[in-house]
Amino acid sequence: MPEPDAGARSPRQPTIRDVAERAGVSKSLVSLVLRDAPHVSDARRMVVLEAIAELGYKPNAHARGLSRTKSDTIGVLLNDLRNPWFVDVLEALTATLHASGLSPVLADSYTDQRVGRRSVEAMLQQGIDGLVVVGTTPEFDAIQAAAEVIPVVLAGTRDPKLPNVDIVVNDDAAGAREATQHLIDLGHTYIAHLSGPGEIGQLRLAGFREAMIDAGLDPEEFTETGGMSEESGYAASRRLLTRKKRPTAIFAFNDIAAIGALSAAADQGLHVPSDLSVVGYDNTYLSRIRHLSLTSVDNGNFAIGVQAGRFLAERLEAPVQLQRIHLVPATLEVRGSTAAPPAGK
Amino acid sequence: MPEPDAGARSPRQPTIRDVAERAGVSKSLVSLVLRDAPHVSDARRMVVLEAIAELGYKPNAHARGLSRTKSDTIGVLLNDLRNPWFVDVLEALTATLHASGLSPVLADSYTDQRVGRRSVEAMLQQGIDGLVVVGTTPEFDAIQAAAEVIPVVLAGTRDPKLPNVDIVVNDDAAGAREATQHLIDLGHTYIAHLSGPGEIGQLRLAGFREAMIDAGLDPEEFTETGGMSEESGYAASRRLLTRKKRPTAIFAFNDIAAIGALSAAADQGLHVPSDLSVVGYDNTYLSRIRHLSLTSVDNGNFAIGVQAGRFLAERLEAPVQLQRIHLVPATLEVRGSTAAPPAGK
DNA sequence: GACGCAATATGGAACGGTCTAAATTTGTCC
DNA sequence: GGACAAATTTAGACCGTTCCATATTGCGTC
Repeated sequence: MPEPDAGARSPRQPTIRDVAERAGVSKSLVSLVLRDAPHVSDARRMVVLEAIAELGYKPNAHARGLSRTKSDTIGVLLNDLRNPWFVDVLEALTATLHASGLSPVLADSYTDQRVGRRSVEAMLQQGIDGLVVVGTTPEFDAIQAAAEVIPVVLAGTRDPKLPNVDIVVNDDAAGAREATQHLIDLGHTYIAHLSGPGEIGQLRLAGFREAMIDAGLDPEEFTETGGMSEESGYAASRRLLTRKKRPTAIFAFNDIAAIGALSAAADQGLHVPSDLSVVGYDNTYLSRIRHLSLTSVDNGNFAIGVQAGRFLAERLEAPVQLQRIHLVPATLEVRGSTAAPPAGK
Repeated sequence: MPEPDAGARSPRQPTIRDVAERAGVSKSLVSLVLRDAPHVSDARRMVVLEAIAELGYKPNAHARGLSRTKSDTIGVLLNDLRNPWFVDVLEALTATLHASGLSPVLADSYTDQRVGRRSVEAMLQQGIDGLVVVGTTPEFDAIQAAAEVIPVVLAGTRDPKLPNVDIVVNDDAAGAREATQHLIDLGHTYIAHLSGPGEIGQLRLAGFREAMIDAGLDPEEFTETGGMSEESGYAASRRLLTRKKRPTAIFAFNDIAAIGALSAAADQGLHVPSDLSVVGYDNTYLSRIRHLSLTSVDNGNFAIGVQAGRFLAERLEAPVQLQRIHLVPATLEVRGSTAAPPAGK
């Protein structure tokens, strides 16, 4: 006995049963059509599809998620939304997942943490079939816990080192080497590096060292501990540029830090690139801003996203696998912030 | 009869029934404890909580979502992840929602569209209780459809004009007026405006006009149609700056376009701010980059996020309400890109 | 025309919670 | 000490799908 609707309440979403009734078939058949299973006659399929359209039926994800084991849903843990780096990765990842019939579910770990929300846990409860971690994250424990239940892939970070978690990163050592070599080739000999955190930071530092040593230069003299922020890049550069013997080039951990270096240079009245060359890393759209025009190492974000999606799809097929590490080549994007050192230096 | 586990398969997540059995109570009681309902004796509650901890029980969101009408989940439709504008809004929004016991579910409309995924629809199927649209979006139809079923709030956009959808924006006209007035106060008389799209663009243009007319200046002379991208800001500025009579100040639709203006100025050998003043809008972290140091209108993103969260929470309480529009005050953030016009101009 | 097999279609039991109504326990008052 | 009300606890229906086991149908054969 239907009650009179109070106000403008919508009369409840149609369910699979409504569709079945309308089409004059069983709900099982409707279900089969929805999942476009084989063994359904074209005639019936037609009728059902029509009923679906007429009723405006939309499947209920919860119900589906409850009875199926899988949800075809992949959690994507984003970290610093302020770092534009992840956008390309996300785009490629989304496309790749979509091609495998998977839907990404986004979570912003940084913001969530600030409000005390456990993003990974929430996603797990929601029944994600897999997890992609994009960028450095602090939630090691949660990720480890997740990895025991579902496939996990790390994109652009190497850090929670876990036995059965795939890693997709760019070749940080090679990228750093190339950036440093570029400066060396320009004629620089006083080359500084603003190092960054984590294993990624170590690798970039290693690449820098390698190139310097190969060129017979001292890699230690101008290495400063930087960070991931503009602020820290600024501070570190300031320290470097106020020394009596100062570098003619700075290779920063990432674009943001490099931008801090640009500011520090401006403060000291140094012109980029004639007085000081600056190289960043990540090739974010920041580096492409004409006014900054930052030479930067492109870490192949798009390729990273694609491969991360592939790894995940593969793991969903065959869960038990050893850890795999995929290195995406890094390429240097030369822009206006690098040039030969000032004469006489 | 439990089968021997093939491989390292986890033995199925414990359910509410397992907890009940372990605690020696009914599953209903467990459910009550989970929702910390009143009328549960402390003794029982204790026992249940213990069992939950011992078993490592995690509630299944699908099952819950299926039987409850509400999901306490709010869809957040983000648009251009490349525009850092939305980050602050998201942060405030997340915090506010969280305080009301609601969880945000993120979707990236831009990326989703590129891969042909219907973000709003997906969220609806997932059972969101409400939707917040952050920033301009193209999915008008989908939003309209959503608004017929659940509360919808627009943050930072006015565009799908719908009868029962709340809007939270900054006072664009006032902000534009203030920015323009700042330039007038500095002594500029040749002031250009790079206008932007949508109603927001119209309002900022209107504010600009108002201030100009009040000051007895011609608002039309240097108004160019810009856009939301660096590219379009660059192009429009270039057109302006290559005229024989050129402006001494540019007020751009947003920070990104303003950065394009900076580049155009550099191309023409104009120094900012001594030859040309530039003002942006949005006060994104880009404007704060020392190297850019862009004077910009702060549109109170945080406040926008907070109010959007409130509106939504209110609508969840009392669904039938007329549309409300909340204006957040805009404040000018003066930085290094504005100064008095060159003497003799 | 009956028979057997494949191709289709259907009933009904899960899935893991919530929630209502009813049962049970506890407590209070005379 | 018993009646009655209040406070707890519980049984069991139900939410909308999936999917397994069982019908039912359609056809080619003999």
